Amino acid sequence: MDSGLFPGVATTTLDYTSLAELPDTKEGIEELCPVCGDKVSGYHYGLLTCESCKGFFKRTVQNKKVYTCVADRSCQIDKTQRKRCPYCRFQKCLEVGMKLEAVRADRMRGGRNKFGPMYKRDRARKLQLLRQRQLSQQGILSGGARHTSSGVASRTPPGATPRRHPHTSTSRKRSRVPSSPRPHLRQTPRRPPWQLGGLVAGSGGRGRPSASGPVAPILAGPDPALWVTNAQSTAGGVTTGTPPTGGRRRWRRRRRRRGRRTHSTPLYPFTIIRELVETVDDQEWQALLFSLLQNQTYNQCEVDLFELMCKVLQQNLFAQVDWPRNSCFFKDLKVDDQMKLLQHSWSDLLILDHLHQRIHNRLQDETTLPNGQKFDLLSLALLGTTQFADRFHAILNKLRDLNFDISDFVCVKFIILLNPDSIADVRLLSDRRAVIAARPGATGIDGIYSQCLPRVSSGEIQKLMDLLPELHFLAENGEKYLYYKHINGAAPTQTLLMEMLHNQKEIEEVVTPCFQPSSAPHVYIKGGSVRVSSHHVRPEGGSPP
DNA sequence: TATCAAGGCCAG
DNA sequence: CTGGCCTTGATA
Repeated sequence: MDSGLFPGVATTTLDYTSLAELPDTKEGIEELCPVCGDKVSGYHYGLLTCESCKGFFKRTVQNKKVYTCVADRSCQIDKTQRKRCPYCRFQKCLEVGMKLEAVRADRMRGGRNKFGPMYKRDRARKLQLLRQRQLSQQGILSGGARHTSSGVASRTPPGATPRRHPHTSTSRKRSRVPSSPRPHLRQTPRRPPWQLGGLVAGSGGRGRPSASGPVAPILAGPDPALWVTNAQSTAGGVTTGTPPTGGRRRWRRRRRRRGRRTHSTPLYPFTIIRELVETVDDQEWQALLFSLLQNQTYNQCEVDLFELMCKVLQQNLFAQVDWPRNSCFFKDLKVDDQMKLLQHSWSDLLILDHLHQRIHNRLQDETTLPNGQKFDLLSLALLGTTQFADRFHAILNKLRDLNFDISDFVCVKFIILLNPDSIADVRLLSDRRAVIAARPGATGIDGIYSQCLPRVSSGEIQKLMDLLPELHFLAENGEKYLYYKHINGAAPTQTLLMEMLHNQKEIEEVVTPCFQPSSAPHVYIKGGSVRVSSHHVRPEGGSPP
């Protein structure tokens, strides 16, 4: 297994480009167990696995088995070697996302558990992605598609940590065509790391099979049903419309012309915000967080809390990336521009998520792990540092005073993602015009709010906006801290998190002092490379959680 | 009523 | 202990 955020991930790989060549059976794709690569027999304990790993996982949990690894806890687990090291096998089961809570304490047989809907959504998503891939393939064959990449069946199990291990499409046995899946937030926020490369290195991606990844869903336009003018929405009647024959682009042009004549503002009414608000799945956010904390510490005396924090951040980051990429304002943009905007805003967005969880879902400062260790959620919110906890709380209190609600949260997310400063800052946007046009209410932040949340006064908006630089300060410090840990070898490498950090640093030209606790080495960026001053003293502030 | 993900069984 | 097959029973 690998160490780091994707332990064990590189054990088996599949060439996903070959999926299209597989016969289009009922489900189209043969599935492989994410633990050992054997044939999948169905959903078991949270994800598609083979019969043997299902049995192994059940026995281990039911009988409370404690294994030890005679090697260095990094044994390769595949079909032929899975019996050799139960310790590593079980770790891998947890890492891919098998759920302890699906093993019944009362051993009751039959029936269904709470994961049923999750399995259904997962199937639906995989089927949808498969369809998109097929459509895209047809487009390629007819020479009609600009982007050759597509939504290949996801390899993300329905509740698992991201893995480079292949995990494709639907089970052989399942054929039911489910109702349309939720179009927004994915059941699992994680993206398999072929998008990791894709995200930061361009749509071509690197290093993974079929690195192009599922771009089709991103390239697809917003649901036409959401297209509605402001006048219509404010009048109370929501008139949906599909682009007339001639294509969406022409339709938009027509809309714009009409808009100029009638002075009606273009789209993005609060109905869309409402739609977006519905995509916020806080229960899932916290469920994923605590599930990861539990999985990572089950059966462990003591874990490296910083490493664990990186894993959580990684998971949050996948969610963070997934959310806008499936949202109406964002998904029309060029993939490269999506990446750049996300690179520019990911840390702010992560902290914003925590502020939101604090305010609306009572996330605590700290939690106790199953093994008794304390995990510092406040430090997690600050990307690892504890230095500026007071400033975090100050923002928190101000937001509370402003009655910051979930609609505000969604708006602020987009403001951070698409705000004019970001757009000005983010260099090399390939289609800056499109990015600007994608901004809800191209007239600026007031525009976003006046269109989306007309109840909010401009004074309140200003107060809210005044908090963003402070939020950015925390984000910047968090990034610097993580980067400092990274270059000192403390943070896992080869992760989306670290790629984000690297890419962010690479576009910084200015010599920027990095995380500098009072006695830490001075880390800074110059000309795209990392420099560290010679005095090496352990930092005082910013201790890991 | 069919489905399918739980738990159980037992030969190897 | 493993893993293929069987039984069970809530849900769609």
